Amino acid sequence: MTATAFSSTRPPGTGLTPAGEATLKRLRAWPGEHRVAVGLSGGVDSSLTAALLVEAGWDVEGLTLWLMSGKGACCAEGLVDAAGICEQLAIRHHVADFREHFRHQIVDFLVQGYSDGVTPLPCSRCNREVKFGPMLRWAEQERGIGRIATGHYARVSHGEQSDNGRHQLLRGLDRLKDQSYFLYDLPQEALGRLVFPLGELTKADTRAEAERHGLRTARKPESQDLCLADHHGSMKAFLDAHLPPRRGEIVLEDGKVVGQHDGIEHFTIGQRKGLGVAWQEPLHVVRLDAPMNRVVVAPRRAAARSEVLVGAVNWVSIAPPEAPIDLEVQVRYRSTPERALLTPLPPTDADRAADRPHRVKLAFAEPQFSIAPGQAAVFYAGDVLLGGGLIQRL
RNA sequence: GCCCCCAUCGUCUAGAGGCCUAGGACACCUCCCUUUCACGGAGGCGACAGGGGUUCGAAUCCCCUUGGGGGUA
Repeated sequence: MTATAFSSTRPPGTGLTPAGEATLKRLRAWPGEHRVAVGLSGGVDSSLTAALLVEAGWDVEGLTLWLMSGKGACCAEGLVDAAGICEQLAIRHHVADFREHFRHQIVDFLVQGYSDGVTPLPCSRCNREVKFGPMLRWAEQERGIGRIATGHYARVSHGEQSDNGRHQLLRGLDRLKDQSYFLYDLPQEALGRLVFPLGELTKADTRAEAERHGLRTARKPESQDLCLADHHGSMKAFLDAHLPPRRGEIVLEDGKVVGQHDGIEHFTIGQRKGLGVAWQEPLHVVRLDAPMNRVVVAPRRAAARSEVLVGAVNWVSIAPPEAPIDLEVQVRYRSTPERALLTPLPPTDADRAADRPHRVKLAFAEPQFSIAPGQAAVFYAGDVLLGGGLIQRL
């Protein structure tokens, strides 16, 4: 149920926040054209993004992607709120039907990946292949707008401001909300056209600013789960709708059968819940054996890995390195950054053919738990997102 | 079909008369966290096989029934 928060009674303390003021100042001083399409999902973050841009005097149009049939956060409900926000802000609102594109790029990708026993990361792919690819082109071709703003908690340091001429991607100032992890795969061309007004706000700032603007989405709950809303946001329900159940064995590393599962697609490396195996100590998934349709489990300490191969690497804030470099790596969204030595590897023929020629090896200072093929390994130096890629099969 | 052993939460078990309104681990459920999947955090559900005794008092002792393991006519 959507919390329709028309604030008839303004709560106290809803004046301009310092962070909001700084953001407005930054937006007003933005170099170049102040014309932008705002990607509106129907949540608070994108709503406020549009509101701040309007307040800063930009020429703003709202753009909502129609991704899935059905109702839910990314579908009907989102469209209604997005339209409502545009009406409130007195800006044009467009809805682009991307359902088929989304199905090819994300739905099929997810189903295939899970079926193969990897743990695909839909969000970074969606950002590259849907939101900041085709959406950007749509805005340009249909509306003649060359810039996109979204409600991501991340910062871009554009080429003219950065120290190496590249568009650099920085973590959101609110480390707890930072979403840069999902943006690691954006090409320079896209980064150059992005505006992230919320990059210097905390979530609390956003809520307060949304209240100040009286946005109908100000108190809307955080969007939850996956954008596959017609399956109640549940990945399990989504996969069950796309893959037949395939019962198989849950085994220890020595092959001893300790349980049954109903499809390896319901598991990822490091997972503990849902195994249904009672053991002396908690068991975690350490490997998914797709050919044998088996889930291999072991005690937590046995799940650690020190090295990992990463493919399809996208270098963002620095040029592709030619020598090993020391950096921090996040192996999952919201996992803590860990020190690692990155060594560039020569590309395979497949890498070259796919036009993703950067491949690296990571050696962690401390062995890492739950490294899952398909997830992104994202490289950082402090707040600067250096690059990232996809964890390869072990 | 004569004799012996065993029988506690879903699972593995603690328990050897009052500290047990039965403890733990794992599993499971809920909530929190979260634009993936997970991890993690906080709660919660949940058992003395059944029936008789003995004791002031029994999960703990005795007997029978039932249900599982062993030696031998």
